[in-house]
Amino acid sequence: MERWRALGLDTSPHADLIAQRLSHFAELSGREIALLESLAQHTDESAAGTELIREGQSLDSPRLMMAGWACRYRTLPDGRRQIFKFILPGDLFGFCLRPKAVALTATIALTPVVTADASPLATAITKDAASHPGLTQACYATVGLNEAYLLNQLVRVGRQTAYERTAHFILEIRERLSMVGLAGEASVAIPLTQEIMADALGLSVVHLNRTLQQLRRNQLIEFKGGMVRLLQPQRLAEIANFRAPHVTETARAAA
Amino acid sequence: MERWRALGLDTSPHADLIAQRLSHFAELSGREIALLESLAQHTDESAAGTELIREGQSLDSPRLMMAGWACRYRTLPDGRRQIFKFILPGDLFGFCLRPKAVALTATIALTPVVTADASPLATAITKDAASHPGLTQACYATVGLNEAYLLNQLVRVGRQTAYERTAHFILEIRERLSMVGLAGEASVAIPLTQEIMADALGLSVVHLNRTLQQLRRNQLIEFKGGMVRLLQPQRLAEIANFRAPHVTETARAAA
DNA sequence: CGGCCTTTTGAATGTCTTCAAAGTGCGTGG
DNA sequence: CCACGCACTTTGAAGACATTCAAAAGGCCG
Repeated sequence: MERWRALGLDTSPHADLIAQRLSHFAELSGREIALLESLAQHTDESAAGTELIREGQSLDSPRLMMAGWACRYRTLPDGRRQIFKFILPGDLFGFCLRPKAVALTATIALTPVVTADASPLATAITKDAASHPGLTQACYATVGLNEAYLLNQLVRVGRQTAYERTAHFILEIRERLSMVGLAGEASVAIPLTQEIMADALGLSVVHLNRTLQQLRRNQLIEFKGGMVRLLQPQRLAEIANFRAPHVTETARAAA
Repeated sequence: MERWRALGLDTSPHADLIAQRLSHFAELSGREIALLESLAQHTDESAAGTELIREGQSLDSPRLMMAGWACRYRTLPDGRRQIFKFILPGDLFGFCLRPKAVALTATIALTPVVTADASPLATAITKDAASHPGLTQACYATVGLNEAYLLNQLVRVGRQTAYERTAHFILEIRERLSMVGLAGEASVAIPLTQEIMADALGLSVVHLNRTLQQLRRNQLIEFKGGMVRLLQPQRLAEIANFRAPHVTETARAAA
């Protein structure tokens, strides 16, 4: 479980990840950026496997993922698990603008994580949206984008083959991480065991393993030790029917 | 396509469906209920197959489903289709509280439908929430519940067998319709072809057909001409791992 | 070096899909 | 009123896709 550090997935928090991400959706003022960076002052570290949010827990303390990966998931009584969403560096989680909301799923850390208290951000856009127009717009766009990712997930799992699914998943992670500068055009660090990926993709570990091998054999990706290299991103996108989601009328870039 | 009327799925709009549904989530004042019922004054009818919302369309005219069924879906280039959600009588759709949002999916009518303009409701809770506390709370709860249904859908499709999936689906529809008085304890009208259900459940029509037969053979359901009778609801819920979602701390009843 | 987690492999099995065709029910038009 | 057409459901058979079980190989840490 301690291979992550070696991957360049250092746990050193980068205070500007969220500013970088939100800038894709709205122009942020200097004060807004300062607010985002100030969140880094109150951080917590948690070990891999820590339950960050319990199912049913009241969503009153929104957090920002500063470093590491987490996921939202549900488990059936017999142990089958479905992962709904991965929470990446720069992502908000437990962040719900509705009052009195309750967590619909549990959230656990998949790697060691550093998280920050995001309630100043929540307060800014709920109590004083007028003076934070950029943050407000960007956070709303984020909510929309999250819904779009969930729908993508459903299409993958419901209607795509293992091969397409896996390709699509890698592309989506690459896209999301590149929004915070953590992925290049053609390579991503994905610090997940194949078991975890399988639980997200609705596949068995064994079959996911074989599917990855097939993608490798077809010269589409390299995948060693958590580093994925996309050898033919364009081809991969065709196979996966991958397309960048459009969330608002004016989003500056939804990709 | 004109079998629906025979099913008791008459297209006569019932102005109180949404009031009935929202009452499950908050106490509504007389004025709030009046507002809801006044929505029925501006209705439109659309034939089955009509595209009610185009993907990418600006979400500026929220609507209320008064009668009939619709769905949100996406199609892959080769024709495979995934249905994300069914829109039932009493449901809001195209209803997004974020400004400048855009439809992430298309919405089409599956039966003849009657819809009403819901913008007075949207205005009430965005411009003047303070005087509509019940509506506001209930609509927020609705948004949460919709997310919960989407997550259920993902679990079904990602981790459940065809048999479990189908059982779970029927129970969920029964639950949702019973909130608007359109389903009894042990029976529901589901005006969908098996092809449509299959597209929601991520199955082929043929396999769904066989799965339904298996549920019948096992004395769990009867299913003739769109009417589903649950012979052993309790047993069915066990098979499907069905449980009613909990959306807010104080929801009066999420089932 | 030894232990544990993760990845990989093989083989058998099961689930689900596909293709093709027959059966059924309902509305329309003759 | 019956016959026909069309959409939907049902059936059979073959094959593809994915899972399961079991075990071996690889990598990392103490």
